[in-house]
Amino acid sequence: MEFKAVRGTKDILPDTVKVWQYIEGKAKKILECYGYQEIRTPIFEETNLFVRGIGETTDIVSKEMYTFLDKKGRSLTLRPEGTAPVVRAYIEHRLDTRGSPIRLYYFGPMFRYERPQAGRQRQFWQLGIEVLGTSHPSIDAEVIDMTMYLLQELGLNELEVQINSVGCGVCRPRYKEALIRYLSPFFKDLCKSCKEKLSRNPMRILDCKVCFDLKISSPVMIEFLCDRCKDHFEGVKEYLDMLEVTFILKPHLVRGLDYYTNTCFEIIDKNLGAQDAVCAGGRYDGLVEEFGGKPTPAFGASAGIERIIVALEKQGVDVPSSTKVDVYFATIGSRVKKKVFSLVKDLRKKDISTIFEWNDKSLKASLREANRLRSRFVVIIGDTELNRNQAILKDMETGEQKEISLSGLVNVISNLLRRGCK
RNA sequence: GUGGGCGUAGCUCAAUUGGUUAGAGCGAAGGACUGUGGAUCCUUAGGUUGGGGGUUCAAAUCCCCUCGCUCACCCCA
Repeated sequence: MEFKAVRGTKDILPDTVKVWQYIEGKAKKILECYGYQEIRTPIFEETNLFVRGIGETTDIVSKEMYTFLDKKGRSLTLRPEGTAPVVRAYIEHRLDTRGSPIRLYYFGPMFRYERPQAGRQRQFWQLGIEVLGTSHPSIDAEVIDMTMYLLQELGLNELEVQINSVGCGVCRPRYKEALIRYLSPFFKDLCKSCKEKLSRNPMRILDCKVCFDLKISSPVMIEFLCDRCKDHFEGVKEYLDMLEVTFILKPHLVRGLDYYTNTCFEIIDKNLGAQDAVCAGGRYDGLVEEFGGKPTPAFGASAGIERIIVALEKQGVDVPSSTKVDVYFATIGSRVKKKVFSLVKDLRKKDISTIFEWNDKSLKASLREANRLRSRFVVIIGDTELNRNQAILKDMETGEQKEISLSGLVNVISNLLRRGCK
């Protein structure tokens, strides 16, 4: 085989597309029900947007971006995440002037150059949610509740919400100091990469599975929160309780993107492997300002569609069946085909999905094909029927068939379908 | 980027452990039924055994390289 989908990418074939449509459909319905509006941003951006937004030392920026120069020599990057572009658009189009807060969502592919694994691809789709313009803790709870609700509605029920606070510019530095003070005596016990992290970004050590033992008794961020962060975090927990969202406090939970402040959360699915987060996010109160906008608090979340699909499969969730054909034309001979071809459009104009094949198949083959396509009706026309301006209408569920006049065909079929034969 | 496992028809898997012509089920096409689907039976098509090199009288099988898939680390959705 000469060409293949490139490493880390996948074709979504018709059988699977129905799952995607199912997820998209439910997501759109639920998000709009919560008052969220869709936004679509370009798939690539200026490289610096991500470097500044996500953070230069993060893995995403330092080794996972698809960056290229265009013909004018501009450095562009295929978006590795959706928050930075949305924030850019928010500032660029002054979305703050349309009332506050603004509730947005998006759905689209992201790109990261990583080694593919269960639940991890190089092109993957995210459903993202961003609320800009409010620091109220109820928003944090609203988004977590909404994503939980969506995941549950899709059919997942082995979920767990984990939350933590990563503090702010005031309290985080104090915590980092304490963490470094605690870890330094154990320097020799840290794994290679954590040794480097200690001075650069000590909080990421908490994410390391190798150095797990050390962190068990390490100081935790929530004990160092400043009054504002503490109040906020207490508020989030209170609102989650009010919405009856059960959550687990994970004092070691941190995020891999630098823009997060205060609340952060993950929703994991217990049926998944190592990559078990189906949704994650948090507050990013400093990002709008970082990009040159007015100080604007914000909260966001994103869900990995492929992971949701894997989780749905593992749980054996039955996805509603895909589209189905209403009418299949089984015509015999080219004389008939020429005469009848235009009828097909009349049906389609009435919203009746119709298939007509020009190539000569045996009647048996045509019916087999109609059956495979799960067509509701088959219209059979040969010379005998055409000479009398008739057609045979076959009901594929009951197997019954009757003759009807060609001129009345469209109306008869459309009435039958309307009566619930669909 | 590192490590483990695995690459055989479209799909799921066989091939007596190195033995000559690589098989089966599902799927596809056709037929039994010359103008009637799904069930049954029959027939047919479909393979450079991922690719390249090597060892051997002989390689799907052993060795090396390479590509890919997969799982884990790392990281993250």
